[in-house]
Amino acid sequence: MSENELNTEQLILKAARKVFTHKGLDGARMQDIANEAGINKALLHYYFRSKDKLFESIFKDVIKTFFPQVVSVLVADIPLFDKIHRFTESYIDILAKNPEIPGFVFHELSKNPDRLIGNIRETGADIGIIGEQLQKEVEAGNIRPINPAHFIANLISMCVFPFIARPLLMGIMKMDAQGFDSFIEERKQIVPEAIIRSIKV
Amino acid sequence: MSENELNTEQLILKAARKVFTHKGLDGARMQDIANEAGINKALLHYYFRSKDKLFESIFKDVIKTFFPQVVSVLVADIPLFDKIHRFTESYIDILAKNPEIPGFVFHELSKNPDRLIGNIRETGADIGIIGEQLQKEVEAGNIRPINPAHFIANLISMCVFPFIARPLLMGIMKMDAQGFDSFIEERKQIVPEAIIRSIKV
DNA sequence: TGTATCTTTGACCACTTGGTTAAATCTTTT
DNA sequence: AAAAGATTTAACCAAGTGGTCAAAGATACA
Repeated sequence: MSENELNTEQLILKAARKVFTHKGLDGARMQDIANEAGINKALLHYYFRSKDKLFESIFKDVIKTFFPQVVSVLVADIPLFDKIHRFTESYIDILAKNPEIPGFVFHELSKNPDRLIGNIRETGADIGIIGEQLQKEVEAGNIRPINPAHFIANLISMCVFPFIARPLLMGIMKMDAQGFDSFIEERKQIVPEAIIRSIKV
Repeated sequence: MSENELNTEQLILKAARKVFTHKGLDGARMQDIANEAGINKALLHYYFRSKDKLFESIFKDVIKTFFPQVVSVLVADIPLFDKIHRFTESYIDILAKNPEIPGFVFHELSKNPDRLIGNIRETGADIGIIGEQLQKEVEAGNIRPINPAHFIANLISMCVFPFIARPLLMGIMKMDAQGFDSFIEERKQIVPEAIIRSIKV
């Protein structure tokens, strides 16, 4: 038996992640997950006691694997303009590989904001560092003064939003799936340029 | 009896809109809607034959009242920089009054992209006009060349995203509800500034 | 006033849902 | 090999779901 075979628990988690992220907590059926995993429905309850418990595992896992990847670049000790380029590139790459994640997370979060407390907070995403870095660049006369919250909101908005609004964008821009991929690829240039131009003195 | 009393059909639509936009199609229960409207569940089926039919009415109505408001400013015959300021201001105002709409629309759209064809397309949102306007400004030497798709994506992203990501932003920015409102108000200045700086020669 | 039509309701139904259970099978331990 | 434990299954259950229906209340109309 090869090493990359999944045990039953991993198999369930993989199937559950796929079904939950595509259909949401309310839209997902335990039977869907069992089918996706190719197992009996009762086995889901053997490993994870309830639908809610299973969902909680998936949600925690998504947050814990997703968030640190994003934050690590933001808090790295590299020059600001480099950071903006690198962040955009790596973030868009991650999103392109997991295009359904943002919609999933924001939808579930808006239905139940309390999930934040137990999950995202403990990933230790600290926005303070980027604020200090911006402040230094302002004092050095390299950029105009800007509220760090808006800076980060602008940056993340332009990276994430196209993935959430994909069907709408494809509709009004008259793009097909391949056109959308090119569009996303272009944004690795467009977004950092726009951000840097907006803050440069 | 005063004129502003709602008839039963309007009462149902109002209740259904509230429940559907907050809980989504899958999360909404017909009983919830009946309770919200203060009527019997069977009456819902008397006016709208099924849950799907009722949902379709709501979704169509949301698109048809929301979209034109947004597009009208974009296609208006006013100078570009004015247009950017006015669009941001009016769009953010509309969103602040209906903060749950974008999440609702994008979630349902990503579960069922086909809804676009019958709904949004017929609102006649034509992106061509803004493309021409940008082209003229480029030729006049006022702005740098930019792909209209990215211009619009940037503009809309920065306006809409904070509403979709509200719980997350409040979490990482350590804002309370009032702080978030101020943050949104500030963006009426921040966003057009950022956009204009990013395209100015 | 009586009757035909529209509106509203409580009771009900078929089906789906998450969840349980007892038995069967496979693994590990002795 | 046999006992003990872990894993997997088919069959089942109670609660909840969208939806129906016959009858009761309103309303309009003759």
